[in-house]
Amino acid sequence: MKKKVTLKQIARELDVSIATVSKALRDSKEISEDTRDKVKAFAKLYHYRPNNIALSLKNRKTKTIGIIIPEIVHHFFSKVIKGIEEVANKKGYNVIIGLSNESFDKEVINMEMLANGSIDGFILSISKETMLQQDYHHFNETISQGMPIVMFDRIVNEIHCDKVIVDDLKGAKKAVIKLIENQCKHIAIITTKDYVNVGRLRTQGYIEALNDYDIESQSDLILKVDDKLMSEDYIDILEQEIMDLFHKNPEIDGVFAVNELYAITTMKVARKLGKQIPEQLQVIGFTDGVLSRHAMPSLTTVSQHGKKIGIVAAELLIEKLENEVEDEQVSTVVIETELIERESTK
Amino acid sequence: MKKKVTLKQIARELDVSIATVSKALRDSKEISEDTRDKVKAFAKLYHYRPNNIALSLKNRKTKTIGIIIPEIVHHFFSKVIKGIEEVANKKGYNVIIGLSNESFDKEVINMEMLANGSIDGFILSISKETMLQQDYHHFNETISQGMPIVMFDRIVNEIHCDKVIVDDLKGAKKAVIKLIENQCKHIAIITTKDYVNVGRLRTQGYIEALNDYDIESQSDLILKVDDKLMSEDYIDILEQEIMDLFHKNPEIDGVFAVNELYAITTMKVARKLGKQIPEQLQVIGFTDGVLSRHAMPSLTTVSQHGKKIGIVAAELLIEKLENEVEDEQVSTVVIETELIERESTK
DNA sequence: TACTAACACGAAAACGTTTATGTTGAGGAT
DNA sequence: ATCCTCAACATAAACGTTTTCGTGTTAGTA
Repeated sequence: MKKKVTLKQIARELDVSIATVSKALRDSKEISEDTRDKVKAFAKLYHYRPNNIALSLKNRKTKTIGIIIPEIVHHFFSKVIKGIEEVANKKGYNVIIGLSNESFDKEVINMEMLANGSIDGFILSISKETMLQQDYHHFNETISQGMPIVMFDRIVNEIHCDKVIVDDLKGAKKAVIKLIENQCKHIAIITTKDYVNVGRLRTQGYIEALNDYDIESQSDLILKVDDKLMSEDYIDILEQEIMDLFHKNPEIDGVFAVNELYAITTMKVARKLGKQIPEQLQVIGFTDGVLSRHAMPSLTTVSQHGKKIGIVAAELLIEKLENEVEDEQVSTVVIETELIERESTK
Repeated sequence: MKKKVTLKQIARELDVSIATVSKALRDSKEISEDTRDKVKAFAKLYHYRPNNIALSLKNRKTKTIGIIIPEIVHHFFSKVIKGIEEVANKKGYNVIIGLSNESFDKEVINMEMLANGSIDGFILSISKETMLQQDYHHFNETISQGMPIVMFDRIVNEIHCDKVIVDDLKGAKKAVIKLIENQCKHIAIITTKDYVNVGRLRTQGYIEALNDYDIESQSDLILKVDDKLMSEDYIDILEQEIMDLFHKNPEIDGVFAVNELYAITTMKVARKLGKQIPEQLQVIGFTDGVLSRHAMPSLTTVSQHGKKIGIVAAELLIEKLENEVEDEQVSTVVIETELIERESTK
């Protein structure tokens, strides 16, 4: 087991100083061609690679991006990571991941763990608990220490940082308009409680779309599911609630669901009730994941372009990192959604 | 913007030496209670946190684990990551991720990038291209430099390192036996080309199960899909191949697919052909992802326990890291699969 | 001959820690 | 008065780099 070779060892072997070795390897013209070649040959032979940690310490930058997300087993988030990773890698950055598991405490701990020199900046999406508690001190502290943050998807407006979001409202509106134009007369929405930002915005888009077409929104067509309890029989409860919705409102002929799972479950319930999709019931979901693509019938959905979000977020962050401009300027980029039509609509 | 405070600054402010500050914070009894309190108060006030990079350099360990996987937008891999992260976090480790995108070159580059001091050890699953090229020099080099590696799922036996695998053969066998005992008389398998380890093993399990029940395996019931081309119309091609399989062998009444996607696609084709599931055709997949759970009908599947794999892998690695025992002992842990019965079988 | 310039290299500082090894002064023992 | 001990702190080395600032040698110039 040959340990990693360092400048010092090379220097000792070749009987020159550490400085000379370093300069030779970096092609400094201060060093004679002779010595340069000798050093390089030796370095190559022993697979010398500069120690990253030492470099980080010296340069006061780690070339590493920290990502904090609530959950990784999740199509949208992993798409975002993929986007981030792609950009980061291209620019010579590494990506280090912390999971909050939707917990405030874990979010804080993870951020503190990474903020102590391990990374140059954060890309993150806020946990539900944090949204609920509205305690944002950890973000402000990080920023005030000069470490840039880029928030995506689940953001909080009060924080002064770059943001990348989806046009949730507009996306939802597009979906509902599609249903309206497809002759749906009684459109329901399956959404989350209002404290979830995206749920609220999408619900708003739903209402606006109806209003635009002079349809009055009925509160009994709006099902707000509590997604706090992520219990085992969560799906069963969800299914039951949707079942109730249909029983109470048998006239429903269109459903807009604010995520894939709600949409799929809606289709499952519809099938149990013997409703044909899309003939008797049309369904549109949000988030274009595997479920939508491979469901039967495949699901018409509002795609969020997760990877694009990751790409933009990474670009924003790296831009901030590389140009040490003291501009406290922040920007919010909105990634347009796209309606992907499949078999669950006419 | 107040920059991060260091020992040096505290020392200067309090007019003591850096060493005194360091010792005071670490509760060294060498320092008078008086000074200790003063230092601690000051440190607390200014949110002093030791710089991770400096510590890493000093201790020659980073408390960070490197993960290299072929793809992150993938249920199985993200489950594994979740498991790793859980253990790592509990033991004070961070997790840094590199994606190979199934490419040999990216795998090598990523490993080199991380091996230069950024991490203490690797947990990885090999890219398809690497399996194909059978060039494993980067693994051997890493190991010979004293950096431990734990491989999971897609492993290569020649490498001397800890491994965590799934009992692919046995899992497949269990599935096929289930089909046999459910009275299927003509069982097909949809698998990958043989160079994919797991595909080969699962195929072998299929054959062994049949043999155990004195059924001769027919080559025309074994569909080996080429999954190299990940093109846009990949799914269409897959669908066509499965369609052909059914056309040529209309007697098929059971299908074992080596992954979720193949299984779902099989069900889609079956539906197009008007076959009732599970009455006329029973289907079992491998890998318990969202697709299996939420498909209609939901899919009976062989669960790989991805998270468990991650947990075990992380435990093995950290064990190696913390106990600097020079035991070149390596172990291979097999995680048992589990057959999860759902609606696609009787 | 004396001065200068170019060349090729070394010494040292710096990044932020921890820790082994001094150093100093006070107090107690002889 | 001398020696020793101990408390309480400082110094310095080390981790592995990069880079600034010397410094000695050689060759060229006036």
